[in-house]
Amino acid sequence: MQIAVHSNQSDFSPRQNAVLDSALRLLVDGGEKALTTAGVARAANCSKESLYKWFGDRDGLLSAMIGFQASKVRTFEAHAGRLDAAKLHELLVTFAHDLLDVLAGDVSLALNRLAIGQASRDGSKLGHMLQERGRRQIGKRAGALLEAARRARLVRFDDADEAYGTLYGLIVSDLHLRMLLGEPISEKDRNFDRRAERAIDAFLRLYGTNENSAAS
Amino acid sequence: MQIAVHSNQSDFSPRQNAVLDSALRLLVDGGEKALTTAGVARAANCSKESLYKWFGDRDGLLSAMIGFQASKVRTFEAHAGRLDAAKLHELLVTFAHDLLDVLAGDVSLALNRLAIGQASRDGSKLGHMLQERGRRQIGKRAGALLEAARRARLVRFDDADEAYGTLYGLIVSDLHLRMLLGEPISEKDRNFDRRAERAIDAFLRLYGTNENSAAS
DNA sequence: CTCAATCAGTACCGTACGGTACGGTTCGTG
DNA sequence: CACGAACCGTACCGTACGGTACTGATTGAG
Repeated sequence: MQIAVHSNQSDFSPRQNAVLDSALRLLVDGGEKALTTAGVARAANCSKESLYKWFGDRDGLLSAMIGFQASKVRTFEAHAGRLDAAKLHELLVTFAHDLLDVLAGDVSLALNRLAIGQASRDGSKLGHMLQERGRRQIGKRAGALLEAARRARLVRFDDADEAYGTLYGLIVSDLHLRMLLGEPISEKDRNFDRRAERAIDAFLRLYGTNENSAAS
Repeated sequence: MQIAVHSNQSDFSPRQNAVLDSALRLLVDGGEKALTTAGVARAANCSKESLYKWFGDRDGLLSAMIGFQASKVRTFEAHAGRLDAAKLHELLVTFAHDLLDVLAGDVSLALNRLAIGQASRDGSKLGHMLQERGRRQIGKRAGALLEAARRARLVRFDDADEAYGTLYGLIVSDLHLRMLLGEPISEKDRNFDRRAERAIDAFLRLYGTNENSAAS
């Protein structure tokens, strides 16, 4: 794994970041219902008045939480060296594993639940933010990798977005939704190593140009 | 398409079903926030007292709404006749299209949002119900079809659940989540015919035994 | 007709939350 | 020290919601 590049520095003071951290913790533990302004103030040892001064209102706090969390998710540099089939396979598996780790994270699940819960009333502002700062970033990483693989004649596709969509579906399937619904996830589904391997094998069988890269 | 088999008769009187219909309408239009007991009573021309007598409390109403909606979703009989490659392809495409239609439905999206929003506090009772009555039913249909295809030597797989997971991922990818988040869906993504075709082609390339069934 | 049951409509209660105002404390600066 | 800004803790206000109680109208059985 490479080092974080886009530090995505958050727009808030350290004190405010600490408050946002407490708020995220509260959200993860108790869901949206537990995320009251009084609760955040108590958990963060700050006053409600400061909350409103810093974040405007409750929605501003929610937006700030998403922005803050996004600033902590590291985005990775595309591989720089020469790509061969084995290296591509390895990078794709790493990507798949990272993606699953992110989606399965406590905070990610809580924020997605929050944004989905508000999707009907706020014009999807939070959902849009989550998509833009979350999936889009990780999608750019995958897109760059796929594009490099295509230039190296290791994969073939017409539409990069469609190829990425297939890759995403093979990796995640309905696991993300099941986790969002709170379903208990079986041990087998929790085995991200195997899941990533299977998904990438299938993806390369579909899009790979070098058949031996798909050793079933 | 075949005719509904499991009528899944709802456990409520016609009057109560009408109330549940109003409640669903309210939920679809305004999200969970708009689904107040007073609002339901007003929309359905019934009294709050009756609501509480019939459904116990607000959670009971939510559960009843999910059960009521599930009772309206038709589940289909597995194909009875002899399967060949072309027929399998057709049935799979139909399945994919039906799945996408269900997931993209107003009521389905609203109920999924509701269950996800409550996943943190109610021990996923609603989410579990949704999974059990929704995905599980449609999954059984796909499972039966895949099993029949395997017996006919048209596809090969070890783990039926895994094969279904792959099929689901290829069909849906992250479209469901994007819809739940309220993202505007592009015209291309809304083209379920093409999407279903592509997914089934890919699935048969991965699992099919007869290579000519995958005419790219 | 009479009685009992059901239900719509409404008023009501307790509570919890978003948002605001205020007193007291800390801390940096001249 | 003196002053002021930032801020914590808390009290407060208006509102909205879940849930309950009451009243009057309708209906169906004996």
